[in-house]
Amino acid sequence: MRISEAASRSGLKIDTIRYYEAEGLIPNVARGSDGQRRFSTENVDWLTLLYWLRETGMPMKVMHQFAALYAQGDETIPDRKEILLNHSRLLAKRRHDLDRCDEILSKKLEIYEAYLR
Amino acid sequence: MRISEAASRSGLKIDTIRYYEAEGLIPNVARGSDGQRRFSTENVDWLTLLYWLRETGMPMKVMHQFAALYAQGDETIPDRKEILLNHSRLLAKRRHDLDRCDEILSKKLEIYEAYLR
DNA sequence: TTCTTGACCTTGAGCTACTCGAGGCCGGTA
DNA sequence: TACCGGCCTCGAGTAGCTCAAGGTCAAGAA
Repeated sequence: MRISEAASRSGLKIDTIRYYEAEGLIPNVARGSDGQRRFSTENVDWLTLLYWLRETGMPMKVMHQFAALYAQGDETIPDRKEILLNHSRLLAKRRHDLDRCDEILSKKLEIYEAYLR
Repeated sequence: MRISEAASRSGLKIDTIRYYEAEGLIPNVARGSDGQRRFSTENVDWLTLLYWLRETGMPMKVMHQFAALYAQGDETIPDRKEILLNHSRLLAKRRHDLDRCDEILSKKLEIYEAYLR
């Protein structure tokens, strides 16, 4: 498929996909005889994973490491597993932050209510 | 108190506080006779709120609106309430994103496990 | 008293991770 | 044949900090 479909399936924007490719985060993007990118379903699965990792706060440095491991093949799976487990810890921290912010918001909203009453 | 204490209490970095002040996000920051900033507890409460809003993804544009309303005084409380309620909706969306990412991670980790077994 | 240290100051440059605009190619349609 | 939409590259622009350079000042050590 072409880039626009890859974008709508993965969640990434077209520009971001091109940027990621230029950064070396996406291995093996084929080109048609017209010079346009063609994305395999494996490409799209990878992009989707990148989208969610980034969206939930994985730093670009780690994305680069992760992509480099992915490009090296299956023998790097233990390392990649480690990265995903770390990210999962980050998710827990983010969830905690959301809870904390929720608390602060409700306190603030209570104060507003008291004022408005 | 001085900037370093305001930083450690609010969560913001020193540089970020100065940047926010320059941007007009922090009203009424006093200065001592030495020219250094002095933060009141109200200042610090405000900074703490800004920290959490930003940390959980409120865009700077909205922060600017929110700060402008705050600077205008109590009659803007209904507007500020609206902004905080909107943000609270954003938090829900983020939480949903975290859940989705968790799902994807566990699927991925399962695949890794299957490979490693 | 002089020296050093540390916290603060301003200004301006640099950085990250995109995001957008300009200008161009190509295949399909009216 | 003229246009249109989707793709391309390259380079500049943006958001939100972040840091480096160079300076002031107060307090404590030598």
